[in-house]
Amino acid sequence: MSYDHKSVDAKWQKKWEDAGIFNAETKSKKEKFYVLVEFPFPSGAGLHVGHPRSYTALDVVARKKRMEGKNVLYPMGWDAFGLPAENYALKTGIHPSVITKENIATFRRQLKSIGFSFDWSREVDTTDPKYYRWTQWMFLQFYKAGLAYKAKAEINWCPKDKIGLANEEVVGGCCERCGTPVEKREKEQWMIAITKYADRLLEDLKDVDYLPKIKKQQEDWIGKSEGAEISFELNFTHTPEANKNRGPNGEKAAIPVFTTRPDTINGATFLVLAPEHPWVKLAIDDSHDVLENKEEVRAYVESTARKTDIDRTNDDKEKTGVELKGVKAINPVTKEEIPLFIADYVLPNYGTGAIMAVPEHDDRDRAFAEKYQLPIVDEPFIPFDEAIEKSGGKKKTTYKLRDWVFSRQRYWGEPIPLIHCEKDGWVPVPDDQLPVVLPQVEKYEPTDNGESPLAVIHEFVNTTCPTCGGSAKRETDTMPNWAGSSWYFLRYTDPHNDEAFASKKALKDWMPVDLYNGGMEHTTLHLLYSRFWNKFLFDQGLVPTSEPYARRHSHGLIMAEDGTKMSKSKGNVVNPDDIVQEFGADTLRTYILFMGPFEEHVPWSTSGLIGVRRFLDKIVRLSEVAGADVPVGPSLAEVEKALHKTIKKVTEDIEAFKFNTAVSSLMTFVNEAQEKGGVSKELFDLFLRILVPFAPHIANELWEKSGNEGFVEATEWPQFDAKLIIDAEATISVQVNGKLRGTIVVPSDIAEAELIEMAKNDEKVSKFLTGEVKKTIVVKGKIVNFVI
RNA sequence: GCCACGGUGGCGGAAUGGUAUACGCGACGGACUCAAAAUCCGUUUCCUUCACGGGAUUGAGGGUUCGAGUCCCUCCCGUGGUACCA
Repeated sequence: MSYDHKSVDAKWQKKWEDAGIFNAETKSKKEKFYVLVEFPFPSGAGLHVGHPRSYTALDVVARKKRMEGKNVLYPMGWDAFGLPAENYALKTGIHPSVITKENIATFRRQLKSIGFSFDWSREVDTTDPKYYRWTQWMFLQFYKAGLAYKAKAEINWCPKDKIGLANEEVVGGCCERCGTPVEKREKEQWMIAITKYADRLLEDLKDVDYLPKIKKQQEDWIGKSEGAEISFELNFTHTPEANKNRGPNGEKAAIPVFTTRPDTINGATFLVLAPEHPWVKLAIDDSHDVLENKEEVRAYVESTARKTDIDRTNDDKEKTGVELKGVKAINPVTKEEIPLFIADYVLPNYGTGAIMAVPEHDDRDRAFAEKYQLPIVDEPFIPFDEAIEKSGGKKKTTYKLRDWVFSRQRYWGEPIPLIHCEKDGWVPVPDDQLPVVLPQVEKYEPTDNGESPLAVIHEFVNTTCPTCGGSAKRETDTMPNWAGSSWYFLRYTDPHNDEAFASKKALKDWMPVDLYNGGMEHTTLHLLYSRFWNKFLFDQGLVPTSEPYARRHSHGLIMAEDGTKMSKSKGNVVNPDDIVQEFGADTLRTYILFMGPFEEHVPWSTSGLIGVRRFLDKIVRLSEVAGADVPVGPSLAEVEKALHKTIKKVTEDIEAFKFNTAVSSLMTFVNEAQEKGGVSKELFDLFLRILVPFAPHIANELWEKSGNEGFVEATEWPQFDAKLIIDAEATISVQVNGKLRGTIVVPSDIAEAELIEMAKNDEKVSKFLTGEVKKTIVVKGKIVNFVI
C-alpha cells in the first residue's frame, strides 16, 4: 500500500472538524440544499456495513452540492426508542437510556471514522426529553384536532407470559420467548386517523419526485378502490318469527357488502362474512336461536382467532368456512335466496367485512364454491350504475389503508401525555408541563393484565386533573417508535430551540427536504407516516410545505459474500471498523459506491474492495509523477480531453445516482493518464476536485502535497469544456441486414453519401453485399446498415 | 395467491432501440527480482479453426423492428413486500 491511510484519515477528519466546514450556514445568501438520510437505530451491534451505503452516496451528493455553491444541510441523529434496547434491559437490568447512550457513542465514533460530511452540531436523539417534549406536544395537536381517539384493536397475546407481543415477537404463530401459540385479544388503543388523509396522501404523490416503484408501493398500500355498498336482506328460515322487527323502525335484518364489481351481481350466488363480523356475534348470542348450527359457527370463529394472518392470506391453503344454517340472504336484483357463510378468507377490516361471492368472476370465490358445491352461474353483466340502482345500493370508495394504532404497552417509548379524570374524561397535559418524562421502573415487562410497565408506578400514574384539580390517572401507554421519526427532519432545521419544535424561519429556510434516501422497507410505514404527520402540521399552519420530501431515492441491501443476508447468527457480518482500519475510509467509501447499482442488493466482496484500494494507490503513484517533468505535447492534450469527458460523466452520474459508473469512469481516467505517461499538476489538481466526494481524505492529502492551500472542498465543482470533448474521428459499425460486418474510422463531420460509399467499399463488408441494397440506414456517428 | 423488483462472461457488473460483455475481481502468459510480494505489459464470453475466418450468445419460447439485453406477449427461476382487499 502506497500511503498510510490511518494517519491521512485522522489528519483530515480533525482538520474538517476544527474548521467546521460542513456545518450548514444559518444566515446565507446561498441557495439551500437539504440532504437527508434515514437516521439509524443505534443497536448494540454497532454500525453494520449496510449503513454507510446510504450515507456515502448522499455524502457524495452533499459534497458536490457544496462545491456547486449551495448551502447544504446534511444532518445525522438517532432513532433510539424501540424494542431492542428494552429487551436488552429486560435481560441485563441496565436502564435503556444507559445502553442507548453507549450505543450512540459507538455509532458516532464509527460514522466519524468514515469521514462523512455531517453537520454534527445538529445531532438529534428521539429519546432526549428535550426532543420528545415536542413529539408529545405534536401528539396533543392530533388529539385536540380530533384525529387521536381510543378504539378497540387486536393485539397479539401470549396466554402463558400474559403479555402483549409485537408482530416481530410472534414467530410462526407462537410466542418468541416461550413458544406458546399466540392468541388475538382486543384492547383499547390510541389510534390516529391517518385514513382521513388517504386521498391527499395519494393525490399529492403527483407533486413529488419519488422513484416510480416507491410511488407505486404507496399507492397500492393506500389502495383506493371505487365500488358500491349493497345490502342483502336476510330471511330467517329456522325461526321465521325473527324476521319481524329487527331494527328500531321494524326494518328487516340485512348485511351490507362492499364490491368493486356491482355489475356482476347477477352471478352472486352466496354471501361470505368475516368470522369477526359483528352480525355473527349477534347471531350466536341471539335469543331467537336464528342459527341451526350455533356451536359449529362458534367453533369456527374461535379457530380463526388462533390463525395468523399469514395462514389466512395464503391462497395455496385450502379455503375453509361454515354455512350459517337457518339464514338466507336475498339477492336484491335476482330476488333469489342464497346461502350465507363465514370464512376466514374474508377479512373484517376491509370494506364492510362481508362480500357477495361471484364464483364465475373471482378465483377465490370460485375455489370456495367448488369446495362447498355452490352454484357457479354465468349471468350477463349489467351496467355499473344500473346495478347499483337496481340493488338499492350506493357508490362507495374504500381504502386499504387503516388508521394508525398508536399505543404500545411498553416502557421504552414516549409516554402519551394524557390524563384521565373521572369527571372531565381525557385531558391533555398542559404545554408547560411537557415533557412527561419516563419514570424509573424496576422491571420492564408489561404487567400481566397487558398494561404497560408504567401502570405499576403509582407516583407516575396518580396525578391531578389539569382541568378540575381533582385526583386523576395518567395514560400509561407509550408511543410507537414511528412517532419520533415522523418529524425529525423538522427538528434538524433548528435542533436546539426550547420555545418551539423549530422556528418558523428555520422551517421556511430549509423545508422541504430536497433529497431523502432510505430503505424500501420503510416505504409504507415510516415514509407514509411522516408524510401524513407533516401534512397535519401543515394544516395546523405549523410547517411551510404540504409535502416534507421533494425527492426520494432508495438503496439496496449489502449482502454477505455468499449472497445471503448478513446476520449476527450466521457470523457473516462485515464490521466497517475492520475495513477502515485495514484499508482506510476512502477505500470503504469508494468500494461501497463501486460494488454495484445503488438501488440493488449487492454481495460484499473483499477482493473487490482490494481492487478499489489498488485504484487509490495508483492515484498516489500518479501524483508522484504529476508535475513539471510531464512533457506538454499531444499525449497531454489527450489526457486533458479524457479528464473533461470524465468530469462530464461523473457530474451526470452523481445526479442520476449512478455512483458505480462514476467510479469506473474515474478509474478509466487514471488508467489512461498512466498509459499516456502522466499528467500535469494543473490537470491532476482538477482531477482531485472530482475525486474528493468519493475519497475525500486522500484527495486532500494529495492536494496539499501538490502545494495547494486549504481544502479541496473549498474549490468549485469543475465544469467540463464542451469544445474539448468533441472527437475528431468516429468509429462507425457497418452492418448488413443488422449483422455487424465491419467497422470504419471516419472524420466526425463526414457527409452521409461519402460515409455510405466508404462503408460499401470496406473489404470486410463488400463481400457480404451479395444482393441488391434495398435500404440503407444511417445513424449519425454510430451505424450504417445495408438491407439486402 | 397478489404486488414490486430482478435474471447479461468463471465472479460483481456496463450498455439514450444502434459495435453486448465498459470498469473491477479472478485466471493465464511475460517483464522486474536470487526469490517472493508489490508494480508494469499482454491475453481472457463460448464453440469451431494451425491460422485467416466463421458461428452462437444477455433465464426459456414467441412477436414488433432495418436492428432487441432494452419494447410487447406467454412462461420459468430468484429476491423483497403482503392486510386473500372482493
